[in-house]
Amino acid sequence: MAKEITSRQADYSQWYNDLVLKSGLADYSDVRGCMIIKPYGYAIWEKMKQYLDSKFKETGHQNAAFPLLIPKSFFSKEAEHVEGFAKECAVVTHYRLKAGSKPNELIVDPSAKLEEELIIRPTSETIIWSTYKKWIQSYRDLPLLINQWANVVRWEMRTKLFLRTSEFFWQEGHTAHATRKEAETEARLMLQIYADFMEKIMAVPVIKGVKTANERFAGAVDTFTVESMMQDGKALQMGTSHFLGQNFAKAFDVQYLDKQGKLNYVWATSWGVSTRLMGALVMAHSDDEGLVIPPALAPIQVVIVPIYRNTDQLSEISNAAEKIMADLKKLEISVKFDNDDSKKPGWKFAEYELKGIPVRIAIGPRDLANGTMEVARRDTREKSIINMDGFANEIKSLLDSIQQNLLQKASIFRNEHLTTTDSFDEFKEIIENKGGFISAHWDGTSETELKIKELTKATIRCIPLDNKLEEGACIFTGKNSKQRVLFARSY
RNA sequence: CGGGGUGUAGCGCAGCCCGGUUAGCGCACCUGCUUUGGGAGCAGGGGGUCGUGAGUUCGAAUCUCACCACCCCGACCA
Repeated sequence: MAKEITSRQADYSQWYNDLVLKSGLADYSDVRGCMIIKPYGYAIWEKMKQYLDSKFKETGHQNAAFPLLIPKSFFSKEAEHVEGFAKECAVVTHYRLKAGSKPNELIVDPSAKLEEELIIRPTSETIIWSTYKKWIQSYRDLPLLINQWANVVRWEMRTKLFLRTSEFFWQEGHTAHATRKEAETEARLMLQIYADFMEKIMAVPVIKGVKTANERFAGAVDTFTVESMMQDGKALQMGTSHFLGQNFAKAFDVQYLDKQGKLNYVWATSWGVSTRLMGALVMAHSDDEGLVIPPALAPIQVVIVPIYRNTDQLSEISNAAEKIMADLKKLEISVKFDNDDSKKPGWKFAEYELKGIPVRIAIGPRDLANGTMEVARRDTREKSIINMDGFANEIKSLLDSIQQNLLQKASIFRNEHLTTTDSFDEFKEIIENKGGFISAHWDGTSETELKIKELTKATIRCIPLDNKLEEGACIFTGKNSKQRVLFARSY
């Protein structure tokens, strides 16, 4: 065995690390808290980007690029925003190095101190709103719908591959609108685009909701979220969409003239998903054998492994494989033929399972003689022999059913890990042993939420958008409550 | 920022307690032959500032001190 993976049961956290490293998604870098996304991981991220980018454009957004460096003073303009991010900002103070006194020593040139320090963006609201002030004068300039794909830096004390790194990649949408209603609609629309993407493409079921004041984005009026459940019973916030009200418009004095010639502050949203989605993808579907990548995101959907004794057999199999590849490509299925002679079939089987390739086709002399191929699906690890005639449509529908099965499996798991309770003792017991979401009444105060967090490490993940109103008593204080909210321990 | 751990070949580790030939092992790599339906076998081969810096000593991977880096676990966050 060349690559051992810790089992989920033995150590879930170690399993995750092993998987990310050994499947070739990513690696640690020489910079503390920063990761290297390797080609295989980046290929999956590119597929995520491709889908989301097309949806952003379909809904009228345009991409642009804003600076990595932001003047420090910009941050102090919005009070809550600065408070939220001040603790984790990387700061550029100088612009030049020079030779030190020792050989090969470089020191920061003290004479090159910046008049105003620059912050490496932890998010771009401030630089974008200082720009929007110049772009927006009239109602004719609205709505302004901009997105950027970028990297940001948040100086994290504790990091984990993909889920929390000091530098990460994401997209951030920033929009400006004439009315409150239009901005709220935008925030909800983008949340829905995220939710669709996560369920249809990532095969991860999500709960859409709104954050409580404690969990809200610094500077937002409302933060909408999509929350998912990982295999260890911890929740993961997969994306957020913020209704910013007029907070940034007022902080940066962005006003427009309406049809009546009256000046108004604009209404804003921002929304983002990050490479954290990669972590969610790994933790939602994968098993002790390796990754399980849904076909819609798999850079390679089908791999063909030849089984042969000599070069004559290999060339016969190669001919068959060429035809198979051509047929699959006609159906827009991505396929790789692995004719690497230095690796044996068994090695390849294990390797492609580790990488989570959805479907594996093996062809050997027996198959050539019988006109068949062996097809193995990664999600269930089932193997079957199918006929070469008309196989392509079978593979196509197999990929579809793998995609569906992954969503279904994850949905069943999520539903099984969503418990309703009215007893705080039971609440604690569930959080401690079973994990998952807990649906419970809450009196609506931050004090209660923080107290519950202190006692159980569980936080309110969201108030579901489709929540039905229901009279009840707060699980902790017994005070009146009009609806249940979702608690969980989270990443 | 606290607690723990690790640093020896590309990767994973042993050696260290109790200092002493040329620093080992597995995987990977190179060459050759045999193999190939679930991580092949044999033979030969290449590859090392033992994290860094001081110190103790005739002699340090090994003992002492300092420093650095990374990982894991907690508090804070997407």
